[in-house]
Amino acid sequence: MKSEPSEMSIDKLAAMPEQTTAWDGVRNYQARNFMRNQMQMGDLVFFYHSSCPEPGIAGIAEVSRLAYPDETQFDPASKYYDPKATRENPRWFNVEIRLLRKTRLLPLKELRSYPELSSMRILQKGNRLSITPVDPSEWKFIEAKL
DNA sequence: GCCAACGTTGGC
DNA sequence: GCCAACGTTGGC
Repeated sequence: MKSEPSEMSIDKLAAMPEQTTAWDGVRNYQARNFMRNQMQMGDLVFFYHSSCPEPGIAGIAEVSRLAYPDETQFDPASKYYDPKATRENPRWFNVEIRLLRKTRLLPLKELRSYPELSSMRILQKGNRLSITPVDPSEWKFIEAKL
């Protein structure tokens, strides 16, 4: 799961109560569907820093709450407000994640250097999805490098 | 700041 | 349903 450190960094997450945060503000249907339809309690997550001087994996988290309607879509004051969403018919959902451990920063550049990871979704050209599934084999490989 | 690669919107 | 225009993402 990608996050801009200025929005939610690994250190900010570590400072949250229960080291937990709602993954709200996602406004992409594919990413929403991953959260709403696929993610289960306890699923493991690489926490990735994007759009920053050193993009890369910064920690490991887990899904601590199943997807539920994203509150920010109902809030006119929020930058994530969606006038087309209603409580009866919400459009956007979010899970919550809890930090398990901060890791060394594993830079994007290093991820790209491993042939074993060449088919990873996040490394494909033009990939902009903020949430992507990770193959178990890719997970094991990366975890061993952290 | 640039720009490639998408995703969304809306007129037709 | 098509597709041009526009907006966004995110690495560099």
